Amino acid sequence: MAKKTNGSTGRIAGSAYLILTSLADGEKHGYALTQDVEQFAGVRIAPGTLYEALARLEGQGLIEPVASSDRRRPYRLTAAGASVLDEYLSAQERLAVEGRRRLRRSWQFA
Amino acid sequence: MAKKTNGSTGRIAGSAYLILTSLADGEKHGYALTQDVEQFAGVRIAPGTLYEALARLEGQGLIEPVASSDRRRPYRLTAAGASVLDEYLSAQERLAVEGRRRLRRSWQFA
DNA sequence: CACTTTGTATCGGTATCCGATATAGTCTCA
DNA sequence: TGAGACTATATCGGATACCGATACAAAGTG
Repeated sequence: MAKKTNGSTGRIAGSAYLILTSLADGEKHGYALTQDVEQFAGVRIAPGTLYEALARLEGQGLIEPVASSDRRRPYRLTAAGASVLDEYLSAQERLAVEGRRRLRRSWQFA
Repeated sequence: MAKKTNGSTGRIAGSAYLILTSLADGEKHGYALTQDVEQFAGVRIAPGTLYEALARLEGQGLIEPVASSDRRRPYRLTAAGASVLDEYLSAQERLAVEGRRRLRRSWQFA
């Protein structure tokens, strides 16, 4: 898998939304989450980014911790989180359509 | 129009890509560009963000300045810029599809 | 028992973005 | 004609998000 950092122009969606997308599938702990994100998005979320983002998202009520016996700290998406993700996806879809339209019109892109 | 700042969770696509999308339509100067972005994305790019992003994008060869008589400083998208935008849109499209799939499966979202 | 993987956490530095502020030309209309 | 709004670029200080390195430790693998 290509080592694609989030830096420079390589910012794809903001780690927060990648995390929400990952958790939309079901609860996961941080480490499993980064692997999932690397799978479906091809992006490596650095540990610093990860745990800061998790704390932020929990503080915003978009995700919530799930009880665990071992050292893992799993999280699940809340209804509010799902709703925020939904709206974000809608915005991205509109943006992508508009971008495609413009690229086609002036640049003959597929 | 709703005042939607780019801050907190409101980060939509990264100003850079909004600018590239705006210029995909044709050359524009900075101010016109922010208006266009507000139109099609509903996002206000702050002046600080704008001119820094323009300088960055020009340094990366993704946009280039166009000659002008008045005080306006118009830019146009380069072929490299169009290509970067194209790849970005592809990534966003894939991500949106996957997000939708997950939201439907576990959250009965449309 | 050494080595790798799994797993969470923090730290310093950098990139990006924000809003305020500055400056000035142009347009409207009373 | 001149006050106010709009157009237009630019810079600055501060906030936030992200990065990579580092630390620590449990668990699996040879």
